[in-house]
Amino acid sequence: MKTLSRKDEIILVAAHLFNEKGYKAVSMRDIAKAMDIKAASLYNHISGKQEILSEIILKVAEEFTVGMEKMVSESISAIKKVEKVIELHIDITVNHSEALAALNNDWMHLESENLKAFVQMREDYEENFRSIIKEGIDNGEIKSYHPEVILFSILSTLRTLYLWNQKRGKLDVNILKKDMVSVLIKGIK
Amino acid sequence: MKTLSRKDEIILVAAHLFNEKGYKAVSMRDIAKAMDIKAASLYNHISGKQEILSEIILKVAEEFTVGMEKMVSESISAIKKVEKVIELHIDITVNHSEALAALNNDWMHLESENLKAFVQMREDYEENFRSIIKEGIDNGEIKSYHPEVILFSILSTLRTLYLWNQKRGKLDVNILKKDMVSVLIKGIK
DNA sequence: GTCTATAGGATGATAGAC
DNA sequence: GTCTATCATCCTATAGAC
Repeated sequence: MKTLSRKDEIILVAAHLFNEKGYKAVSMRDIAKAMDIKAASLYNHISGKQEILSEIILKVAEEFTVGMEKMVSESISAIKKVEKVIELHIDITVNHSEALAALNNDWMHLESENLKAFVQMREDYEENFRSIIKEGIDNGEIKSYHPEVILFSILSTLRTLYLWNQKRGKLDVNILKKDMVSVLIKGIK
Repeated sequence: MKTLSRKDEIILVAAHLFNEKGYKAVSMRDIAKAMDIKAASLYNHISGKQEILSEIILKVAEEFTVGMEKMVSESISAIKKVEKVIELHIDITVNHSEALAALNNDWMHLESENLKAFVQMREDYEENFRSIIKEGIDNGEIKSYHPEVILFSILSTLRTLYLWNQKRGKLDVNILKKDMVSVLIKGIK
């Protein structure tokens, strides 16, 4: 049972509020009020609003990057890799649902170096996933539709999983993984 | 060739800016500057920022509602209805790409009656789609996975289609429809 | 670590001249 | 239909007391 630092507490509360209204619609006063302190007190723990946003977004972005890089080097089939990508998204969604709202909707409010780092990570991630799909098509594991359509279709489902997770409440992770993998890979017909 | 009213012009310019930075990050001064006038002049054509947002969002929301209601009464198979839902989303995405960004990301900034109307339309839409999927499962057209997983998987892909459309530029609508229908219905394996 | 006070600027919106 | 001028409020962030 670890104790949260004051900074971590701020980030947690902020992520919750950003999830509800978006980064720009949440003021430092809102965050402070939710912690029962005054806005000025926040600055004793963080440098500013921007730092809060970048901590929220870049922390999860790195989890995706690490998870993906661990996977690409494994010697398993392309379909198996796709399954692992799906599971990676489900695991991160269950643990960081609110941070994913900021990552999806507020990344454009990151500034300079933070923005650059995020965009780079997202591009690398998509490129890795694209390679997996192309590899699968080349060796006949995956149907030869336009790879971009497959990439987009799966990724957009996984990226908005946090919305569904919030709406329906916590659901059994293992059942979700099984059905989601089936629907996305084998289709519904 | 119809001429845009000044109000329509404001809505078009605003939708473009909301698409880039989000409703809360765009000021009336930003919108005015993009039209080469002063912010105060906007109020001769619209009642305020809220009216701009509701015009953008509710107009497309109604297109979805009308399209869906036309469909549910048709006597065609459930799979055929799913195909038509996919085509409906693709058509609206191609024509109102920027408005869809606001609909997806800024609907929570709608106020009172506008917010109520939107939430109601979205709930009805999802419920109609859910019924189509359940009908398909019941009569054996659709595999019997959890209907909610199927609903979410297809809908989240369709709802974020505007992002992909913007990234890749205008693509041939008919090719997109064909491949998208295949991937979402028949799967990739 | 939290407070009060406040700087310095942006924001949505209105009044009234042209 | 657009302008200038302005109001009242909100915003992020800092200074300095306790």
